[in-house]
Amino acid sequence: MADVAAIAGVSGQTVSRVVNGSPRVDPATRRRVERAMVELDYRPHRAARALRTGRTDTIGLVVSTLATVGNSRMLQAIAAAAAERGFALTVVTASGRDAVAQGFARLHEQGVDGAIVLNEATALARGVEVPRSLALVVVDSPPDDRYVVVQTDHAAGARAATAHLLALGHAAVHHLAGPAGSFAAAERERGWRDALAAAGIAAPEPLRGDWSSASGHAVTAALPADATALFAANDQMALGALRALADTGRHVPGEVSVVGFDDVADAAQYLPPLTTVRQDFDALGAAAVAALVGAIGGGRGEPLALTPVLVERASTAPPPV
Amino acid sequence: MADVAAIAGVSGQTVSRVVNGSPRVDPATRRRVERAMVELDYRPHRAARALRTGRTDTIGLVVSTLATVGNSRMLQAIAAAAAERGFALTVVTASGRDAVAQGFARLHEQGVDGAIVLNEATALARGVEVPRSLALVVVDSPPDDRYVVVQTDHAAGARAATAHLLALGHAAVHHLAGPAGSFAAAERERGWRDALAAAGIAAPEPLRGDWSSASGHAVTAALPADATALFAANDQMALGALRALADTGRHVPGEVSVVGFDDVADAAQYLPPLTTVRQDFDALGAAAVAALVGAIGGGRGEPLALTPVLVERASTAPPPV
DNA sequence: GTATCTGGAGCGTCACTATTT
DNA sequence: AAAATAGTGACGCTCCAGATA
Repeated sequence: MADVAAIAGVSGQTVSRVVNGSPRVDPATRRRVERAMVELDYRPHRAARALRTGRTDTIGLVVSTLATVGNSRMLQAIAAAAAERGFALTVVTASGRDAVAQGFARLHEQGVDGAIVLNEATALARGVEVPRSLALVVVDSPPDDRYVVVQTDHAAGARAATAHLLALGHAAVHHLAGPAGSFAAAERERGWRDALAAAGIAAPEPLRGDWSSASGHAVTAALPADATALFAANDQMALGALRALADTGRHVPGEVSVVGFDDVADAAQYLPPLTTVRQDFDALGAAAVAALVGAIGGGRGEPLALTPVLVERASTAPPPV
Repeated sequence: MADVAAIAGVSGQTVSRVVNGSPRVDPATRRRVERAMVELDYRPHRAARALRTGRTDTIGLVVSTLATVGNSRMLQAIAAAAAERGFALTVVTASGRDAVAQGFARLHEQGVDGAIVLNEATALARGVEVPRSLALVVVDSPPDDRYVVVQTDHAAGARAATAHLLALGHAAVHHLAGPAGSFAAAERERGWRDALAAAGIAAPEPLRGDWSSASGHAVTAALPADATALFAANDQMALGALRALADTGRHVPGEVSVVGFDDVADAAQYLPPLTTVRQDFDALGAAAVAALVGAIGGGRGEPLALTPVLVERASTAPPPV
């Protein structure tokens, strides 16, 4: 910066003003400074700025795993949204117990201005201390006044999926649920139960996987032989379920209908192409970043719930007669 | 830090030594300082340290897209390896032309110590200026003395896949290649050609997708009706190919055998479960981080090529008689 | 002399105050 | 009087040289 100031014939202070877009700079001076910056390929030093201002223009992302396609998609959306707003994105994977707390510690130490947490609502609620100095947005969480929540309306999506199957004439809809600790899994299960209850149908015992396609395959072995409709809590488990049904010679959708959740890119290529509930990951990621930037700026941060949409493909049909 | 020093009754300098694990500290003093740190919940201020030392203990990752499962897996592996070594990880997605250069600029400005680049070899080679002050590791690239290369031996994997199909008795093996700009795609295509040449078989014109399952589906429509074996450059395109074959009523593996590449987690759940070439993403990510840390430390950084392994599942069989 | 510790300077930036036009 | 610019110090840390036991 000193070099730029010297070349432009101004003080470092004026360079700082130009860099930060202060209005109190003479246009001619500004041009001169800008030319000098280009000439020297000057880049502001973020660490120095951070030391001085206390802000790093960096946001952190805490994610349990990137093994699920949904989390990857969220990361992608958040990275894009953060870049657009001039924020760097630091990623911390927090797997295992106490990991969220560790992830926070790591981010806090690194001095991020705020953090977005994916899918860790349960762990958070269970006594992880939320650093007060850190702006926080949690994606998919029960409401909590310690942070802003941005989410998909999982229950609504699950109701839509279940209602679709019931409308096709299925007498019962089984559920392949997500893992016990997950808020999204709980909400999707709730929506399924609600839709069945609204139709006066008793909910059968749900199968329970861990989001992975392998778990979907393993667990679907326990699906009753007379089941005609299965709603899986995500697309990957639905993929495993499709294979399990093929293993036992049950045709989809002729004998069993299957619905997923997420509308992952590959879902349209499954055999058969999967009817599923589409989450708008890009909008969700953008909303999470927007809410976080708002919270960093001292505002409240806008909470949001996006309603997902059912996408009908070839894995659902009326039950066999 | 000043507070810690005051409580422990030492100078700030001594606190610094304790934090940085200097051996020249009396054990009793160290204990005293550590107690004070705990008491005050002291965290070193990374920005201040970075300003002073010129190092940020942060590495950057430049990735074109996280839409492919392979890239997501690499990110996951790199994040874990970086965390283990005490480095923060900043992710930049660089899509489109000039994006890699932009990504570098962004990372450089943010002051990362080094960067890992995924899948951008072609763009890099095409005149992106590599900042000299930045340690650099590129995953999957032709050799280049501007950076360290860590890679899978794609050609060897492709040879193994093709040889497997030939050994089953197929008279020809078609190829569903990756996009034109990709080094990995080119290497896999080369391995396929080499294996065919070694068997004295002329290579048919390859189909060409963009890594996505949708492209695999679209492009496989052009597969000749008499084809009995297809080697796809990644698992997701193989998934699309499986559906395209099902569309036209060709049984896999009875009429057509299909091999993929990557051994993504879902590949074992495809219909049928996919024979594929397994990349060890975790080892590759760990090697990339190790090489980068070496390069940051002033060393040369160890280049590496991992040989992938064929995993036989149910999508390959002898050709129909 | 060796082991341990202290004091002071300065990294690049920006908020504040002072000065000039 | 208002607009534009300059000078100064401090953010928290670590390096260097020197002091103390």
